[in-house]
Amino acid sequence: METFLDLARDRVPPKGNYNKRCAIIAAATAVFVRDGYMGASIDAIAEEAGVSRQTIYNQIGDKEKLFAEVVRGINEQSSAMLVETLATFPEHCGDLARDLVEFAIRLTRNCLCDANARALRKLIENEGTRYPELFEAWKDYGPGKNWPAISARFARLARAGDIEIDDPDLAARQFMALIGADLPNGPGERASEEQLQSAARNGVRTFLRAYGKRDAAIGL
Amino acid sequence: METFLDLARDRVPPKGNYNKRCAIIAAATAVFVRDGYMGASIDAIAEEAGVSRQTIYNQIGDKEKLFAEVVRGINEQSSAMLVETLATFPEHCGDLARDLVEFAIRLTRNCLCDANARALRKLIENEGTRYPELFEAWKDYGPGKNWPAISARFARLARAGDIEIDDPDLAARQFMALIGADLPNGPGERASEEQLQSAARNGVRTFLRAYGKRDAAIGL
DNA sequence: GACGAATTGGACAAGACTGTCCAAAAGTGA
DNA sequence: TCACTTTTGGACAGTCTTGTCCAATTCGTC
Repeated sequence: METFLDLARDRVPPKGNYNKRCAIIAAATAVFVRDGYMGASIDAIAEEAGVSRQTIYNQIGDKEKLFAEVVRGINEQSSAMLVETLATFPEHCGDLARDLVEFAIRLTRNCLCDANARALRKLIENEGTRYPELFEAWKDYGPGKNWPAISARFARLARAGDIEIDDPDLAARQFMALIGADLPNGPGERASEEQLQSAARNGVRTFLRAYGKRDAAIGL
Repeated sequence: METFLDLARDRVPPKGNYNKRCAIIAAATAVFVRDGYMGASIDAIAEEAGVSRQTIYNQIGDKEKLFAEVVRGINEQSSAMLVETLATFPEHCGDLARDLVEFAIRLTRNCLCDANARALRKLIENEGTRYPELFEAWKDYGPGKNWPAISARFARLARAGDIEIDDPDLAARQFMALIGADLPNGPGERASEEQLQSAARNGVRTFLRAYGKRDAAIGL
């Protein structure tokens, strides 16, 4: 049996109309996210894309290939966004608290609260038990690949003497948990800009109370 | 249209064989959790329960009623477990750090890592957009009802002078986030006892570094 | 305009699912 | 034993799904 990995790997250059192919994948993303793998019907995707059902079969193939393509698309996009955001991690500087809050806001807005990224997590979580290789691929390719980068940033900050950290990996996990603790996580809810700022401030304040230098005042 | 709330509210005393009714609901729980609402078929549930399909229609009714019954069951069970665990929140005592870690272990093991509770969250998250009243009912009846109780515990601890907290509600959310930050959250993964202890220790240590009294040594 | 490729709409078979109906069988209690 | 309730298995109609096939039409390009 061909696995999702295989299906996602052999990408031939698109044969037909490229715009239609993109429309199909975009529509499939929306419908898969909305209805789940089981609930999504090819007809609904075709209608959403403004395309005949047959075109979907011509361009992509069956439902599994379409799903793999959708997962790969969101994965690439949200992974790129993560590394891009990660590049703005504050260096040794004047006001660490302020910079960390700014970074936390970018991180939550661009990655944690991104509709597609959340949808991908949900899809993986749902179909992960049925298609284990899908979950494995996501774990390796998605956030799993970027966790070391995050903790390396914190380690560098610790070496520079801005914070006191024993285990940078643990600190990174707790940082992520803290800045996400105050975010609304309901199914349809989306955080407002004020909520984003407040959550980032609250999370960073507690993080710096725990890991900041004892003599440093946290001006938040 | 009858809502899920209505469906779940009017519980008539069971008409037929009570054991079979329980077997049906248990099997339905397993299959709904495994396959989701769309993927679960009545035939699969009947087979899992060792019962004829017709019996399900006799005892409970259609698929929506069955799903509502399953959700209500897990909800009651996990909510009871939560209040039971919450009752063991440490009072003013000698070794706060140790007691908080013990409490965190109980909380993660009994509530956060409980298979049924996690499955309920997943089900709600999936079908929540399709049946909003289902999500609202869960939010009010489930953890939402018990959040104030948690923060009240932290507020009492703060009044007793054991910790320094401005916003008990925020502290409670961050406590939960911290003790859950170090737990494996993959689809099929279940945390070992060692992981539970380690995660609780790490979370409580950071929590107390941020909120504990400045002069207190944290012996973890 | 003309040619080849892509797209479209519809028809189609095969299968799965829900929910109903019913007669036969099994269980239950007096 | 007898009457009553419940369960069972199967049949059934109706709907929805996927994936294929095909003729007609449109599109892109020369």
